[in-house]
Amino acid sequence: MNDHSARRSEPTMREVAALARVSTKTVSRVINDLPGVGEEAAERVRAAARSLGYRPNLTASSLRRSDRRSATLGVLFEDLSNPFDSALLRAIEDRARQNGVLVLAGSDEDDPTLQRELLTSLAARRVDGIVVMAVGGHQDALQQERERGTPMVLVDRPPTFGHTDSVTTTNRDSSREAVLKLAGLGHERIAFLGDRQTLWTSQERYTGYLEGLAHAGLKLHQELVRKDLQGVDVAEAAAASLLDLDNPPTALFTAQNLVTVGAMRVLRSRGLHHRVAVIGFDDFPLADMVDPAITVVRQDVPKIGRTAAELLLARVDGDDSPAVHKVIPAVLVPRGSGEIPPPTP
Amino acid sequence: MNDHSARRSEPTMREVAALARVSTKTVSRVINDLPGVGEEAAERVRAAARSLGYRPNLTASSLRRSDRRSATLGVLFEDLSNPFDSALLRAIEDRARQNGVLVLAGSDEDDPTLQRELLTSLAARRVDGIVVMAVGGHQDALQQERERGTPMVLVDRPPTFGHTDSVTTTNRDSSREAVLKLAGLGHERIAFLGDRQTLWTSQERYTGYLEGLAHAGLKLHQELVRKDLQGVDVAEAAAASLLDLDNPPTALFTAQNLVTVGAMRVLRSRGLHHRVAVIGFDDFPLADMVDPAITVVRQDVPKIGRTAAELLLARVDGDDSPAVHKVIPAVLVPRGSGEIPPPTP
DNA sequence: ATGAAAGCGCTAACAG
DNA sequence: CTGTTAGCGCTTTCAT
Repeated sequence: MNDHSARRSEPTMREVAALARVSTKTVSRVINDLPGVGEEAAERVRAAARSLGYRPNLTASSLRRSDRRSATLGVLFEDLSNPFDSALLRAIEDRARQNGVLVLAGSDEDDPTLQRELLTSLAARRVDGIVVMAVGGHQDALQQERERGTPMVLVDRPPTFGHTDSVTTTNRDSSREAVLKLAGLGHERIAFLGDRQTLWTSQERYTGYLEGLAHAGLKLHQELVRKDLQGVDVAEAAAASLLDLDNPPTALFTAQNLVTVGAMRVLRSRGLHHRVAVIGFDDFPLADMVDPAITVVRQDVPKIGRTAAELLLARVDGDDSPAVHKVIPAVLVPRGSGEIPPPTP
Repeated sequence: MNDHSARRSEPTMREVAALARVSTKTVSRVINDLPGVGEEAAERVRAAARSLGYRPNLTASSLRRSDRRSATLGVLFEDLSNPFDSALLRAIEDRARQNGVLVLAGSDEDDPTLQRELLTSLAARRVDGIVVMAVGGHQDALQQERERGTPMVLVDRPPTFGHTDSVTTTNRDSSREAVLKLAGLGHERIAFLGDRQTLWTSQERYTGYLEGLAHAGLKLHQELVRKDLQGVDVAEAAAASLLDLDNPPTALFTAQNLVTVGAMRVLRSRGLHHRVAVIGFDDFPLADMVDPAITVVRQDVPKIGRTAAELLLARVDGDDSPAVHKVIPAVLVPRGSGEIPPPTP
């Protein structure tokens, strides 16, 4: 009664060929729209394929085919449920699909071991190339994979090894711009709250913060710097400790989206959300609906994804020009929280 | 100079076998941890594999292997960049990985044509099974795929055809609960704002709304019902038109996350966000940070994803017990917006 | 315009 | 314990 759920075996090219009374090669020609088949034969093949419900087996085809393509790209990100990562995945997927390419996706949690395992899994499936967000720290696994010849594009963070494309954003410049904006409003005590310092983006954003202070002629106050804030809760605690200082900051530069959320939470709970300025790096849904709406540095995620996919597809197609490192500009989006002036003494 | 970027061909089992002076079958045994290989030979094979950098080709192996498994699942959702979809993908991915299974993911935009195309693409790659969010309207393509024997689990929306598992949430019951809560506060004019009515979830949530009104002894006011709200902007316009009524609603039940965002936007812009109650279906990041924090019905997304993955993996493993339709409870999360009482006349 | 033979990398089914 | 043969479904190569 439940035959419905049994895995029926797919019809093969041979069966189609038999039904159409031609050779498998002729079927192959028809299926792949290759020339050299008479109209009558072609029609018989199409009819046979239709009646059997034949569907080509890309797996078998790619095994035999000379280019060995699987028409599949690997995507290896930190966390596919993070809005930044998922928006990026979507952009890559869309661009890849235009070329008939699908995406095999995985989350590595920024864990080198997991990243290595997933890399192996992708390689076992012979993906044509990989878009990857390198884990913080060493990139040995990626480099090894790359040296085997696997086409690879790094996103969000550049490679620490050679001959590999990357697509990143203006982390440093945009951070400097954010800090300069706060300084321009008169803020002199601007705190930095950043993610794990093993991440290149965090380092860049911190450097941008330092440059911003320097350009504004402001002194760096070490007690206003909090790094390695991983997750909302940790960020929250750090923000709280900053506000507890005898001479607390009047503005915060929060260098990652979860950090921004943590900081806003504390400000709200203390009723300071209209008194302390905040600019966050990375936009996120609803940032404009919070009270006050959050001023952020927004990356052009669709463009980053599209660019990465296009680069990779070109490499897969044999483009072996020197590696490029594309930088997609981010923009400062003023919404309110970043426009709060310092208190007048 | 740039040999680094050339696609080198992977070493094969044959090459390993030659180097280790054994047959390919022996290599196969070692690679797959099968018994029947002497320790000396096994060690020679391992050494040869290591020195050549051999990595098994799952594609070739699955072609020959009797179970035909690709150790890959297809995931076909509406939009992988939507927080609900991406959280679900992540949950499925995590569970699948425990079984060494990877995920081939695609977005179909709720478009039947795209869904059909992606289904074909997944089939061409011979995925072991598919987790899919059915498009609104007919499910012909899914049914056909299912009838070919492809293991399939529907998430978020149940199948309109037989012999197919699904995992959904308590759309109707939780909607009724939300409306009853608003009624319990004294609201009598409760509006419904819903997504496309072709979607099963929208219909269920609307039915729950009706049940809530009925149970509370409230009359249905057709002018307070707005359906087919697709996207934030459309929802915003609908909410505005509701507030423009001579006798506007005092509470809103927004039946989808983007609709909730649109409604909140309008309320804020009119300064009514502390005067009109709102309960939304579907939680989203920062819903607790908005002013007022938004009361929502929250689905247990990780559990939905895990359940779907486990069901599918079991089916792939040959479980052919009758189809099940799991319903994962959602909970009402009170945060403020849903606790606003009606104005006292 | 068509097909036969060989073989992609691997494993099933047998021998030894 | 180990190897040989065949063949998964398809495309290549080279005939005809």
